[in-house]
Amino acid sequence: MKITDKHSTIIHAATKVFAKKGFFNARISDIAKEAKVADGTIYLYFNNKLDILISVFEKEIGILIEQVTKALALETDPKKQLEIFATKHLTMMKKNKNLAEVIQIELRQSAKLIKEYRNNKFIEYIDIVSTIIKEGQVQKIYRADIKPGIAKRAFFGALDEISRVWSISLETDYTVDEIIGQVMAIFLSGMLIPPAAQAE
Amino acid sequence: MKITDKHSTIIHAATKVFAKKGFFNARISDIAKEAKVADGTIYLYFNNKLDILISVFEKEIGILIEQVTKALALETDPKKQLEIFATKHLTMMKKNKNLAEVIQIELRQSAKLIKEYRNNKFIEYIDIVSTIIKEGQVQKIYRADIKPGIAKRAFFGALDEISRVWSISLETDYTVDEIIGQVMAIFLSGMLIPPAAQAE
Amino acid sequence: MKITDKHSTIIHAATKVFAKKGFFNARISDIAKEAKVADGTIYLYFNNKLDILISVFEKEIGILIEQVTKALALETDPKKQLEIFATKHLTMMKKNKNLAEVIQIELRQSAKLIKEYRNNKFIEYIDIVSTIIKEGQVQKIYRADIKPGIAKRAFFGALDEISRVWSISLETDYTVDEIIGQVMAIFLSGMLIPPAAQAE
Amino acid sequence: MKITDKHSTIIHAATKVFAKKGFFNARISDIAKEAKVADGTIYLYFNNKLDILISVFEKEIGILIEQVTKALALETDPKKQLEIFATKHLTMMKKNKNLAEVIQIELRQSAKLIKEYRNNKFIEYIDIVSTIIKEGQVQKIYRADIKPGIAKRAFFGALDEISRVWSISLETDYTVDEIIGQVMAIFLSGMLIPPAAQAE
DNA sequence: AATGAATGAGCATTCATTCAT
DNA sequence: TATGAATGAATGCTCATTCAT
Repeated sequence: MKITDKHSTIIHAATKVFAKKGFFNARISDIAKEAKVADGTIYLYFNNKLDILISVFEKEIGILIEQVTKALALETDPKKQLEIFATKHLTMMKKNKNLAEVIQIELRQSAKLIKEYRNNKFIEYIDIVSTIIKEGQVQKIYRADIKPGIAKRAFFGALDEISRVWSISLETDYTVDEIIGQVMAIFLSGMLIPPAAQAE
Repeated sequence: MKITDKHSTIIHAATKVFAKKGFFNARISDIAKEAKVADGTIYLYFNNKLDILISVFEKEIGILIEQVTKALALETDPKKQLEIFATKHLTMMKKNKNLAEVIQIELRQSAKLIKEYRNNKFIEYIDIVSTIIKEGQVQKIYRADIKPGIAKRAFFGALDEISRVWSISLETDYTVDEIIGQVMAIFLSGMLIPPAAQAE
Repeated sequence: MKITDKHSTIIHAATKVFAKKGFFNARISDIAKEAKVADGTIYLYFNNKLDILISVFEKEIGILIEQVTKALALETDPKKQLEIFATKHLTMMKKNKNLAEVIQIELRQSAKLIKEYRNNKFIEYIDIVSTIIKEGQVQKIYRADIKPGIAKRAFFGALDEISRVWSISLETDYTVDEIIGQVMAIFLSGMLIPPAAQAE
Repeated sequence: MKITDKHSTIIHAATKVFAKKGFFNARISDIAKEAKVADGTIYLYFNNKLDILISVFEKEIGILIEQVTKALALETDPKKQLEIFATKHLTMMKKNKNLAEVIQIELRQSAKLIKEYRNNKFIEYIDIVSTIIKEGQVQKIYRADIKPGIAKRAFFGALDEISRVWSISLETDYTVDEIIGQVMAIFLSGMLIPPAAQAE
């Protein structure tokens, strides 16, 4: 709780700047100005520009993990849990454009920029989804033939692509609730009309 | 004919270079060298670096559209059509790492770099999905409450996130067929164990 | 009088382009376009860009020489002859902005660009002035202590500086006649009030 | 103090380089090397290359104004004052080849390069001449029919053209004193043999 | 710890010139 | 002669990083 936690201040500033300009177009001096420190000061806390990007990314994902985890703790039904994940994710993305931008673009960039970067925080995040699915399979709620390792990506990808459009346009054809309803309907029950219903 | 189609040669080279280094780290001279032309020659065919990026992107998406459209023409069942889309998309992404990279990263970049860029080619591509869904709804195969405008993004996002991993790692935990099976199962029938089955 | 005297056509075009953009900002392709020939064609008639500049300059000065000489042939009074020179020079400069520009700037540039360039045409032009003065001295009209080699420069410089302002602004505070009247008054009679008049 | 006045150092270096190579042929790296700073350092003090040119020009003209003004303060006779202006101008041009070059060429260039550039410093400089003439007219020393606005240009132009030759050649046919004598004789008394003298 | 002036490597783009046709 | 596509050297300017204070 230090009054002047420069490290955090800089990360906060960098998040804003990266979101607005993207990693390559962001200048260290932009971040420094936003953080109200000298350019050189940044190098007392980070090794280089890329280091800032990774820190920003991990911090943001960290917040997501924390928020989602907290919300999930109150619920045990795997169906509801998946919905909570979707709701939390989309709500935060919608609310925090910076976060959305950073995840959208920098998730891809950082993977390219640093081959060695394993991005454990991100893996931890989407593994929340596979954990829910596995638990649902144990509870015989989710089909056993679903592979959590694939389903987690499909689920996250669906949410991510939807929020991508928000960060580039002001398109608000659908409400968040509508979208969540649709995504949950698809992922839980699929798009096919059930044979039983068809028979009617 | 193709002997001196510099325009195509440069796009081809640029695709390779962008895929390998990303837009910002790619140098015009890299592209020129790859295309075996002088740096200046590139500017006889493109206005600037961004122009190359957009051309590359549109050409690649164009190929996808063409391939997918061709494959879809042979099939009328909306269930099968969706599967064909997924299969074609994933197969081409798997085969053509450059294509995957360019779509993965540059789809996000170009949107940021040019606010005015409407990316019609890309919209055309994912609208293939919504068209299939709409047709399926007419045929009473897909549920009427599914909104094609949301479902198309969820479907594309799911495929895209899965192929994202391919472009950054050599991870081959699953075969393409396995993945397609999983994605189709989820999107068509959902992850829930059907009540009927549960009742059993 | 060849219908397609490319050499002249190119010089004509170059004059226009140099006047409008200046030597360094003019592009060979600008000249080629203006002359309606291909870029490469220019190199069939000129060695390089500098060569064009010199040709333009010499052609323009040549025209000046021709015009002034013709006008002077009709007059023998050295006082009148000097006035004719001033009138012709200023009138042509006023009428032909391209010419004025080229002389103004390129006279200085070419001297710098080519140390060896003796600029004989230009020397020939201002030597018209010293010739007039010498003749006037022979006729006991101009003071014998005036050195024609210095006076010619002072006279040309005065006219040149006056026309310089025309090429950069639309300033028309004075008419050409007014200016000629003033310049002739100064150079012929000086600015001092004559002692005789003062005595009055 | 002067120990690290980078701004001045760079202007000084630029003056030298512009004089030697001209604006267009001068490289930023030439100026940087001459000033013994890094290329980038120049951009901490100037916006761009043109900005340097203007600064150089204004500084040099400023020096001229200062020197001439100081010398004029000691003299009240308008005849002598005009001579002092001529002497100072020519002497400084002769002594400082860089100054002469920059004024000669860049005075013309900058006018072309920046249409909006009013060049107030230069106007201030030549207005010294018109101020002297006006004062001389008040004192009934200079003829009332001389228009100071035209005469100032004629006078400056005469001096300028004379010094132009110095900057392109080593021609020293005449001494500065000789030239001043001639110019003053012409401008004060004109080139005509006075009627009274002729009558003799 | 903090500063911010200074550095200098790096790159997109231009354009005079060439040359195969 | 004429073309214009192709060349590639050349340079203004940026910005991540350093380091003396």
